Amino acid sequence: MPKNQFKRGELYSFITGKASTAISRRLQKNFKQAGVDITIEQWSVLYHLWKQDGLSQQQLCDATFRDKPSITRLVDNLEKLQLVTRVANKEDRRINRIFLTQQANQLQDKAMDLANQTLNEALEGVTNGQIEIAKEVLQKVYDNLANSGTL
Amino acid sequence: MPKNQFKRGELYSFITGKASTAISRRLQKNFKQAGVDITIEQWSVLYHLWKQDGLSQQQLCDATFRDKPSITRLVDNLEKLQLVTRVANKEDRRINRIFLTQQANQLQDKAMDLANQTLNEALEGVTNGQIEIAKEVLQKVYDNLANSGTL
DNA sequence: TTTATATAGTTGTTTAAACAACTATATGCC
DNA sequence: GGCATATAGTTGTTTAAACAACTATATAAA
Repeated sequence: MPKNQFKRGELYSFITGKASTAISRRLQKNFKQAGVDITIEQWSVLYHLWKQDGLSQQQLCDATFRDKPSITRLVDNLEKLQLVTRVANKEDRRINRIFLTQQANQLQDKAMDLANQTLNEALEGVTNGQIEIAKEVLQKVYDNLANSGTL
Repeated sequence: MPKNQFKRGELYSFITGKASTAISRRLQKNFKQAGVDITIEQWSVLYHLWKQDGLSQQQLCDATFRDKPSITRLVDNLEKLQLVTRVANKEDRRINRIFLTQQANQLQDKAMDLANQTLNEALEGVTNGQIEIAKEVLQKVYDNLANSGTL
């Protein structure tokens, strides 16, 4: 059976992720319009802290699929915005735990609503069945690449 | 009928494009291993010039889904690498046409093979039918967001 | 105990994205 | 011709990604 040989035009979109780029830009735009002054990358960190506060930077790396320097700087900027605070861990002094501030908690509902709204805009006219399959494919792609060698 | 309400865990991957990020990283890694010393973003510009040489910067903006400053700087860097040259258009002096150098042309087969190989790694175990549907969904998402308001 | 190794996080550097502000050229209208 | 407007491209600034090199702490082995 022939490999999944892509025709040229198809190859490009798949590699460059035009769809997810479009979603990110739209979410950023929706944040801006609603007066939510954070970047998508900052949102992605807050998102996981809203699910579970007090994660370590390493846990944020794993959750957000970013490397350690990226998280160091995102946390730097979130601290400057007074949305999180670093708290040194007493048991293991290598670890910083990151905690949300009151301001960040006040942002949660609005930001999550905007994210859901953005996805609804993105997925208008797409059936649940199609979404299920697309999710499976994207998950499989991720697993294929994450499990052999470093990403 | 209820909207496509996402469960929390699902929302995140869709917005952040983990799959396409993984593909980009793998392609970058494959380039590096093969001694192809360009970034994925540079590849994305070369990709369109290999299809049609002499595109203007604006045409590259449309093709690569980037804004004008991004293309200005990508072309700057590709010029430094001696992979492309800017040629001022005589009919319309606002326009730069971008042409591949000999070096860039020599890169084409290798880079395209690596891109196809990377996609095969990514899509291993995914059926052609699933890929078709995933492509449709991603295209629909793109159209939904591109056609109303600025991206 | 000291030495090696692993883990958590930081810093420096290059490349790129996003956005606003800008210059230069072209086009259409009076 | 002269003026408004649109288009093509550049520059400045902030934020982030990728990668290497680094510090500090913890753990395991000798």
